Amino acid sequence: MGTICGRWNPTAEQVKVLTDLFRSGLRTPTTDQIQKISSQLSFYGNIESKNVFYWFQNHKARERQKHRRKVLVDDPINDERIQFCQDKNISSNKCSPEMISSYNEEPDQAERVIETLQLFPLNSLSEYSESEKLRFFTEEYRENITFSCTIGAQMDHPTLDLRLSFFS
Amino acid sequence: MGTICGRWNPTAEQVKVLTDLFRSGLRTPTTDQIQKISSQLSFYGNIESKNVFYWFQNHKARERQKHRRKVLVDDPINDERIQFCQDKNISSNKCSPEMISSYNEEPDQAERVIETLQLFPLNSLSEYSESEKLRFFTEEYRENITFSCTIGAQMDHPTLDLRLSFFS
DNA sequence: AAGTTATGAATGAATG
DNA sequence: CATTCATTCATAACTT
Repeated sequence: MGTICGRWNPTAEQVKVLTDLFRSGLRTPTTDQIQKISSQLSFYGNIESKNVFYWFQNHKARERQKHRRKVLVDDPINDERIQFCQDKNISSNKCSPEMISSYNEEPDQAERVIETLQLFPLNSLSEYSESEKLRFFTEEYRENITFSCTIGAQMDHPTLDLRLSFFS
Repeated sequence: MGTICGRWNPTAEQVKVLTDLFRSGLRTPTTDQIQKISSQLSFYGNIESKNVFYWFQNHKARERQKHRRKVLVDDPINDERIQFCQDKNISSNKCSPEMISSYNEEPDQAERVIETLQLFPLNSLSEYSESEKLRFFTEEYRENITFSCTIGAQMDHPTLDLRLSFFS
């Protein structure tokens, strides 16, 4: 990792902690939380509070985007489409099973979980057994936060004429 | 389920339609436009909404990139302005409007072009009422989220506007 | 088969 | 919170 500090490049550990926090239900951390998170994550590398702020903003927004864009590809013309693709060139359809499985991102139904956790899950420390870190986490973040999160979203797939969008 | 490849590889027909849409002036389709485009293009092959989204993002960005480099070479007068943008690390929004418009290779009116594109073989002529559009719009945001948060520890500080503290 | 290019995908950083 | 822009990473496709 070069010292090209044009923009923040989170380390794997930082991403892991942030992701854990997000998965735990944290969405819009307060200034106070942001500073604490940033302070702790600075152990793993350079980081500023605004990075944490932006990270949550982006992650939340993109989860919503993904949700909104989640689609379909499950329509009646699907079979016909496949036939069509095979008739044409489509050497591009070299799909490997592992690739398919790798596309399974977060199970969306897992968002319905009700979870109790600490602000900093202990498994974030799995690779770092330094007593100092442990003390940090256990002391500074003793406040137990219980998130009960139920997300229900509706997806829809209307087949609309594109022109409607153009004229509006 | 449809086969999902490691990475979307658009068919020639898909690229043609996307390019035509781009050339007709479409730059940043809205979410519902993306949905419709993706839905239509699924006739030609596997495709997801995010593919359409990324395609337009990339195509626009790379056209701009190309043009910016060109301007940088061909028109030394603009060097100062571009240099200014890069020095201040600000987006091109901050620059003069004529500069932004000069980024577009396509004539300006192309952005507002209203055109009936007979690009799709099927279902292209289905009409939808305004009420259906409205229903779709409202459903799109019918994201029922129940979020119950219990914080064991008490907040010490009032919640401040993060942006104010970060960017001052 | 290695190296290069084109481009899909991702994400940090904004702006309003 | 939405949307957008910029850079960058990753890799399919192409070139040699």
